[in-house]
Amino acid sequence: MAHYLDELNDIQRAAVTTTEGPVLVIAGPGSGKTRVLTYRIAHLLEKGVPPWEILALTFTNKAAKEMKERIEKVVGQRAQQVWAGTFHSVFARILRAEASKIGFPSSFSVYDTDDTMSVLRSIIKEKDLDPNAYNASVIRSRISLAKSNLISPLGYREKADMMEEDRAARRPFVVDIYQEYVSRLQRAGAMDFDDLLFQLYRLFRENPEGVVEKYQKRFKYLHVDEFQDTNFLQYAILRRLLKYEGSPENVFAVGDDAQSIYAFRGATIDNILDFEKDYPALKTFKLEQNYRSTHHIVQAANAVISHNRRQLQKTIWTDKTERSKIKLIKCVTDDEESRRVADLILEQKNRFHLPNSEFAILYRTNAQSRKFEEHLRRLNLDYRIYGGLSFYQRKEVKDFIAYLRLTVNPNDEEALRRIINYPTRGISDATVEKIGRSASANGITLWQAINDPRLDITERARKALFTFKSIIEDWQKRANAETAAKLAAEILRRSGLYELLKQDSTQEGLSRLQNVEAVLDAISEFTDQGDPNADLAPDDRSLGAYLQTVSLLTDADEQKGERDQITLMSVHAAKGLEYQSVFITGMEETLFPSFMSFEDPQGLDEERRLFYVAVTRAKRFLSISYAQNRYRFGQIRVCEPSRFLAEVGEDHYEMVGGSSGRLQQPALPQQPRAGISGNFSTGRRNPQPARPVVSGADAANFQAAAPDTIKAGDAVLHLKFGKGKVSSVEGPKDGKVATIRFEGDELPERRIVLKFAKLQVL
DNA sequence: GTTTCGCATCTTTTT
DNA sequence: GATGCGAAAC
Repeated sequence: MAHYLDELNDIQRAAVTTTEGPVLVIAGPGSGKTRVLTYRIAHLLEKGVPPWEILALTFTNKAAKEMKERIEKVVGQRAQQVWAGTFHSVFARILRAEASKIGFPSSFSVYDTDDTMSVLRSIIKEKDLDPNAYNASVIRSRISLAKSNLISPLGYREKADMMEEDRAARRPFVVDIYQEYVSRLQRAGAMDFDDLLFQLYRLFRENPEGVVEKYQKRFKYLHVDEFQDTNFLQYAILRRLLKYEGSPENVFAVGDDAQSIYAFRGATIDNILDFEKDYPALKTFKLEQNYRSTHHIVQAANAVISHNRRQLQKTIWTDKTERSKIKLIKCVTDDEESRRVADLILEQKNRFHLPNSEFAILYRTNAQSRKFEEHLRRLNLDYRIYGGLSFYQRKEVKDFIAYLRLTVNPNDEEALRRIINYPTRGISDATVEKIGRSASANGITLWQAINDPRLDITERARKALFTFKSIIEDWQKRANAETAAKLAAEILRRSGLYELLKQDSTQEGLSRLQNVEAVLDAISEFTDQGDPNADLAPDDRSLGAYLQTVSLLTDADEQKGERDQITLMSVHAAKGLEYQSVFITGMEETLFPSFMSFEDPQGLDEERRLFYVAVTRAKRFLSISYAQNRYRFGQIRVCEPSRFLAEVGEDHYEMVGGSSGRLQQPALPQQPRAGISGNFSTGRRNPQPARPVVSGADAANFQAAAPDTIKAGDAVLHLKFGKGKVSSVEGPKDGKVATIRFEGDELPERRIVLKFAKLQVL
């Protein structure tokens, strides 16, 4: 049985067999990261460690599942008892078991992003705040940022920098929204994604009934996959589990700083850097040999990533001898791009006898998938799209799930609001509004307020509410007696949802009906087998358990199916995957890198890491394409090639085609670093002044003005460019561009998009 | 009370 | 191009 160790190289083996104490494995792309992680767990099991003492945390359900399967191949059945799951799902399970200790029902609801947004919108409306200044998605990310850094509403108030940022952005009441948001979720017995971490941390910190010791003792061996993508809060929880008197500190973290692509949601490389400080006994292993990709792909990846400043030193190498170059495809339009990608796939399929499943088309934004679909269909190539709207985010599915949620947890406000009058049953918005006001006035939940005799509503509405409440109550009573599957089927019919969906006989209507029925099937499957990943409470097959599992599933977790399909997905979704032939598309300034990342150099570095991830997905063939014109935001826009293309290095690619089909002179000068200017600059992109002009008191007092208040003739202050005078403002309402002359600037004038710029009127 | 239509708005990545 | 919102029609 020990022969599995022979499948490892020296460094891998050393890492795997270091079973005691803290271990960090820095693993370059294709260096056998998953293999090391799984073999290490297999090795523990072989040494006689009981499976339930082993915890492995990943970021996707898919990764967890794959890990278990691979462990099982080495050690057999026992693998199923290892705790392997995503941070969110493992923590949700612990919380389900311990919720009552921190004032939540064990069948708490999990609010997804949509639910969160809707709560925020209603708070903003109630507080009568300007919805332009208080954009729900901005507020959401502020709150998420706070939670990920363990900042409660009270803590937020004391955080001078965050409060200052809010003030500068003219939304000083964010903290009040945050506070109200937290209390509403508490009242509804609901947690959002961040709460699954935040509340678990709280549970461990407050430690009622010594709950933390229970888990510290239980998890003797901790494993973390994709360590570079953990945030402060996740690391804090890990530390809680590891730090106690006499702890062996058995933790095995695997990651690659160069593949950190989730900084935007709070992930920080600091965790890797702090790891050494927090655990002085740490042993570090570096896996640098790439077993995945051919020469030019590996070298191109190295060349690209060398443009990033902050990174751990390592050089990835391969001994693969095949030397086909990267294809660079220049296209006139986005339509041509997708056509040629589809054509090239067909050509490669025939020439190299590759199945569809060995092809992936990657893009920066999900919206880009549409064009590729068109052309793949034209060539009869079967494909599947990952990401975008997941199955569980579809309206009809969410509606159905909302009924189930309300049955399990009647205080779930979002579920209630969603379906109280859907299908319509004579309860108007005005009535719901009144219930809401009465609820907050009396400090009770919506559910409790529904049949409050004090409500000032018509007799008809009162009756409708009564009927509604009775139905739900009836289901609640039966929730314990009947199987989840049977109850769900009953709910689907009696709610009127089924009837409503059936009336629509269009193609889409039919598929909606099928989707809802698919949920029923999934519930049956769950009741029959339990959650395949269930590790804490494998016997919990209730509707509540199902709902908590389901809310954490994403599109990528769906079964791959039997069909041989080409994969279309965002670069983010491609992390951890590999294909014989990969197409990276839409390599244009403002798209990849995204214009959203332009504000600070860290954003650009993250985009570059993202590109690095994309490049290293390819085993044999890599093709990169860009278009000179692209349909975006409802109109055709002229695009410049991405700056990252110049960083690939001439030696590693060849141009293919041009619209004329003949080989063209590469229009890509090699320009490391400075490459931001030169041919690769967008016409609108301007060189930055050497030093920040604004500092000290000016910066401290800086207050950004609202975009629409700036007009020609204004004297303004910009944080980077200093003082200037606005000579003109033009463009549509939403995309106003100001031409400004800055004092002592190297350029005569700059054109600045007001929406993104931070300008103070002087 | 309910449905439908036109208008405006906002478009990065995700557990 | 999709979604939310308000007004008007049913």
